[in-house]
Amino acid sequence: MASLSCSLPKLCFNSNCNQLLHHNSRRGWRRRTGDFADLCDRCATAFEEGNFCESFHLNASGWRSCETCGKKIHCGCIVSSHMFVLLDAGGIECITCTNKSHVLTPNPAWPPPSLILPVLPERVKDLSVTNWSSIAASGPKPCRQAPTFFDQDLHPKMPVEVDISTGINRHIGSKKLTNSPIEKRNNLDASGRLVNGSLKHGASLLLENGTSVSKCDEQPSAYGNDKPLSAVSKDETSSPHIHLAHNHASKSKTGDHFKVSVSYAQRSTPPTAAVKNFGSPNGVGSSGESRTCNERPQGRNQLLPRYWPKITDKELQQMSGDTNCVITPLFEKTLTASDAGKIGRLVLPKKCAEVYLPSISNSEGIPLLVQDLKGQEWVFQFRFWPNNNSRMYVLEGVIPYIQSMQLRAGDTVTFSRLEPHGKLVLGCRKKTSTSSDQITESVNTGDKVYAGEAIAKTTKPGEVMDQRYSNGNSASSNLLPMNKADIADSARNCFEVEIHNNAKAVPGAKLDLCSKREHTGLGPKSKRLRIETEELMELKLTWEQAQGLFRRPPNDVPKVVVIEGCEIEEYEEPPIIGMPTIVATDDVGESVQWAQCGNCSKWRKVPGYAIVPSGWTCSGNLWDPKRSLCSVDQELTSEELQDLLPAAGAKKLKTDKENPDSLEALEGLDALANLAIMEDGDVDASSSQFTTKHQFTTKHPRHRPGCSCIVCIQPASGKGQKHKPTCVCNVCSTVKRRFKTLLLRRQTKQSEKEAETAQQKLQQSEQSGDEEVQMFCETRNGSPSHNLVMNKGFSHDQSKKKSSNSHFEGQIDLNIHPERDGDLSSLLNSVGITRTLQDATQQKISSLGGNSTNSQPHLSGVVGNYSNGVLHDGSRH
DNA sequence: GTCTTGCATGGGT
DNA sequence: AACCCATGCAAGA
Repeated sequence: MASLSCSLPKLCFNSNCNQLLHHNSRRGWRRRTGDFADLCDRCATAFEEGNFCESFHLNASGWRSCETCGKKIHCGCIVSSHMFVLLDAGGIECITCTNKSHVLTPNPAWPPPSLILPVLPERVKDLSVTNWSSIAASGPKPCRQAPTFFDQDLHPKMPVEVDISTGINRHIGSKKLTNSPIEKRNNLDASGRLVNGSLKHGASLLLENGTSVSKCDEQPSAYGNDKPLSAVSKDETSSPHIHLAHNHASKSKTGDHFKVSVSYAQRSTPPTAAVKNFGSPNGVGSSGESRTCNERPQGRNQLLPRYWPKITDKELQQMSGDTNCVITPLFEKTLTASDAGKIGRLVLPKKCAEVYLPSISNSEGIPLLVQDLKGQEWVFQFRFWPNNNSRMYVLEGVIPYIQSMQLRAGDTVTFSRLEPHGKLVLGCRKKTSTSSDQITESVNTGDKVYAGEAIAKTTKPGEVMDQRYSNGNSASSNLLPMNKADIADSARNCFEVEIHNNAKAVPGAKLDLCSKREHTGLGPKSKRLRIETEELMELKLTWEQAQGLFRRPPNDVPKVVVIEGCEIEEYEEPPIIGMPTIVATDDVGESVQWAQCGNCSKWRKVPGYAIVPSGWTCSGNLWDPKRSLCSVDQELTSEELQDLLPAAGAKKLKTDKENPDSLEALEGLDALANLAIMEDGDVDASSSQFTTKHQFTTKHPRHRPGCSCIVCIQPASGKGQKHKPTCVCNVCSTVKRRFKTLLLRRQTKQSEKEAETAQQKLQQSEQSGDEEVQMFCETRNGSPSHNLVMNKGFSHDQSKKKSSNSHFEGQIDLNIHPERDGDLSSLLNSVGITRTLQDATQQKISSLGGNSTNSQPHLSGVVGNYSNGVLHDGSRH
């Protein structure tokens, strides 16, 4: 809405006046733009004296009478918006009567202003008791009328028709309640501010020149009525209820009757925290509810958020058609398998049924006539069953409707009311990907987060993220954009994510954070079915790990925010969950990524700009068709890969570059490392832990169910099948080779330091009775002193390991630690290398006081401190 | 044997 | 712990 004052000669802002201002303009009310309306002397005087409406709107619609004193108050424009308060049950009361007759007490049913705005300006707080002058002095509050309509939210059963042509708004079935209008006014103020605050372009029900919406037909606004007026802006943060108001208002204003209905139910999906607070069930609905037919729960505040109607403009438009009918969305229900099944019974949420549907005392219920969006009428049997001293409401006979609409589990039906006749309208919505506004709700509730059908549940910081995928590729092939910051904000580092195979997440879609029950398409509480979903897999990952899965959306430069010490990239566009890649630079200096095939684990080079979804496979290598098959060799040599991996935070592996088959060995060791990670029960917060089901074994992600490799079949205890001494597999050959290399090195070092070491030993023997030799002896016996030089895993059940070793004597125990004397001895003996123990011991002695692991980076790089199935690599790659 | 009806159960909130 | 509600299931038609 643009002001014409920029380009046209300055006129009095009052469109009823439009007098030319010759440098004598006076300040009127403040507009949403922050500017003040420029008024001529006459208008300004009227404004300041509080009779602006009487002077300029006398013949306009919107005049109403105070319910108490009968005084005529113009309720249609912003200028007079503070002269009255809306009564709960309809009607208005002038501010004077309000001040006389009501005690200002907070209404517990309403959210405190602090929930809506952290700090309300004093003038806003006082609006409920300020008189016109004070308001005029401080400047009227544009958009304050908007909450007037929202006030109707307090009458969920009373869709309000504001017939501006007559200036009367009718509260259908209303009756005056005891709520203090002042209290409500307080709320209105707050909500008004909220609405106003949420509007970036601030459309208001009222024109800024003080003309009510109704005037748009009567007298074009200075702003031009080329744009449809709306109760609130169609801001990008607008919630559906706002859209509804907008839509309806703009749609109907062409007729003689301008009807606006804003049910509280329309405040269904609060898009922001602020709006959420405002629209929370606890915030509205109770006080104004008037249900005369029986004593039943009333108000949306009693409905669970999942039943709040999340109606869209389109749907509303479809519902309302071209009529002047007022649509009041009541509630919605996501169809469960039972609902959509052939039984033909749609279970209605109890509260919804009791609040919005006719009261029934007989379990047989009553026939319910509903109308679909096409106008076709349906008759369902609305009834209930006694259930645990309660009732279970169902709609029977919905099969024709379900079939007609081709609804399935996960789809949503929306119950609305069509006024003025109160006819029920049953809309439906196919299960779709999620809307952006839903993310906030979940974030704010701390509830599970669903990415399409992904659930993210907050856990304590440091806990692991539990992620379930229906299958390995579904989550990956379906790009699941998420906003890191959003997630992080809610999840606080870690969360649990469930992604099901029927996820429909699409690029650009955001997480469904509120309709958790839609995530399976099987309805809520579908644990049974979820568990039965064999393709479901579970993996656990940390938040940091999840971070690695996010791929920057195209053409988006992320902002980096720090949340609880964790740097998080924040995107304007939804990021994409993708596979972690290794970013590198090729020979030409161009940025490339190395992505690992989900099937063959081979690394493929893709352009730096490429977005590689998780679960990416060679077949998706569009950039290098020659390597788009898993059977094609890897471009990277093992050494190159080794160089890349540490940088990528991947497992640090080193293979023998001379061995052409080292990649396979690499994978074996990789698997060992994975296994080690998996077996490590003492995973710190920063480490990752993947637990997979179905697609992967719990041993290591690379291996598939049924994998019989030595890694997969070996238990954590170290017991079980081991490689035989004669085994020439790549793992064994690599390990053997490593030990040979190690020993050669040690020999060299030993010879170099021999003299010095001998001298030191001699000196130490003389001084301390040869503690180190004693240490060595203790180590050989598996005494606790061993832990002085070994990582913690070494203390793990030494005796058991020894018995295990003896049990598998003659076999290679891959759980050995090359630095551990006993294991080393065992290995060397098993592989026929006899002269090792002493050397290794000497080496250990020589490295006492330092970190033996660090002294042997090469070895630790190969197998880490791999003991008893546990990788004790400090870097935990 | 199939379908309908109504209650019971139990996981989830 | 109480309540909700999705769904199973038995009894009856």
